Amino acid sequence: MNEVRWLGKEEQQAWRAYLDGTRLLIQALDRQLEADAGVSMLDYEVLVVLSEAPERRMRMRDIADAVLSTRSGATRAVTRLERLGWVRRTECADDRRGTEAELTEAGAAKLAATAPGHVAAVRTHMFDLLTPADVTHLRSIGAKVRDHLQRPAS
Amino acid sequence: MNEVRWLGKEEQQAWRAYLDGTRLLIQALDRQLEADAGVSMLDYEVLVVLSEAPERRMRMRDIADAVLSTRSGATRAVTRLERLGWVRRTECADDRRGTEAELTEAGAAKLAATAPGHVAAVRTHMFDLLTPADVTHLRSIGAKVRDHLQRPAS
DNA sequence: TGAATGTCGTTGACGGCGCAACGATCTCGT
DNA sequence: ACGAGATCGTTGCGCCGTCAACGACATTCA
Repeated sequence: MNEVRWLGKEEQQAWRAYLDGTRLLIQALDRQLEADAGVSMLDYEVLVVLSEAPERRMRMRDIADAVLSTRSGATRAVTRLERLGWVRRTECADDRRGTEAELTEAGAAKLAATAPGHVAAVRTHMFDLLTPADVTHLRSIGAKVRDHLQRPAS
Repeated sequence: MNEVRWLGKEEQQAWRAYLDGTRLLIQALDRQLEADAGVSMLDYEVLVVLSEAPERRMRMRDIADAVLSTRSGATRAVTRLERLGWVRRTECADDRRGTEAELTEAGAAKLAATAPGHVAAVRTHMFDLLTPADVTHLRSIGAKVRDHLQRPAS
């Protein structure tokens, strides 16, 4: 009906640079984690959010929300981590449908051993390239996109 | 060895905002493409790079590089698009190992029909939220990360 | 020329992830 | 109290992508 508002040249270049940079970055981090720790990025993030949770335990639903995944994604990630011994499943006290996942001692140790390498990779491939002003802008831009999309009022 | 240089608070916030925003954005665009056109984001990008190529044809290897995927990824994407009739395979004249993929008329039409919706989604979820200064910064940041990672000197 | 090495595109095996459906359980209105 | 509907976590299914190996062909170098 109304005509298409195509992207301008500046916007096209920004879009390509952002897409390509992001893809390369995620790939690099994923490989680093896989090689050094044998876990995927999602698995690693599950460990992180669990380590930051009170009593290092969380309901499956909250895990899924925290890592922006689905419930089935959380189920499979926790299953993998449980098989490795980093995480333990527990029944929920107040909701008999519920399941909680708890970070084990071995899981905490694994995370402590893995985090430095991951942080180093994030620095090498991202923050070491950016000025403090870049970091501020990145946060602002990311927050705008995230906040817009987190409300279903698309 | 040497101690870990953890991320500062500003950097952590920027990292989370960037990661979460990016993930939500990619998910939204992927769903939009899947719903409106029945193609994945990779398939769509293959159509785009083919449409921009001379004579709308490219070697498999160049397609893989252009969309930052692997050769097998390109093979499977082109196979899907060929099955749909948007793309046609041809033998390479000067290299008998080679295969070229060529955008068909139907593929060009499909792309023309799909692009407006995709561009609109990119606008809605990204550029409409950003100031012109944001766009400039985004391009600069993305380019830094991309250029750093595209040379294997990591 | 001929052999070693590299590159091209494809394929099989494998794993990750989302969707939809499921049984179990909770919640709410009447 | 009780039935309708929502929500919980799991699982079967299918798609998508990478990795490793392959045969075909190119290139290089003695």
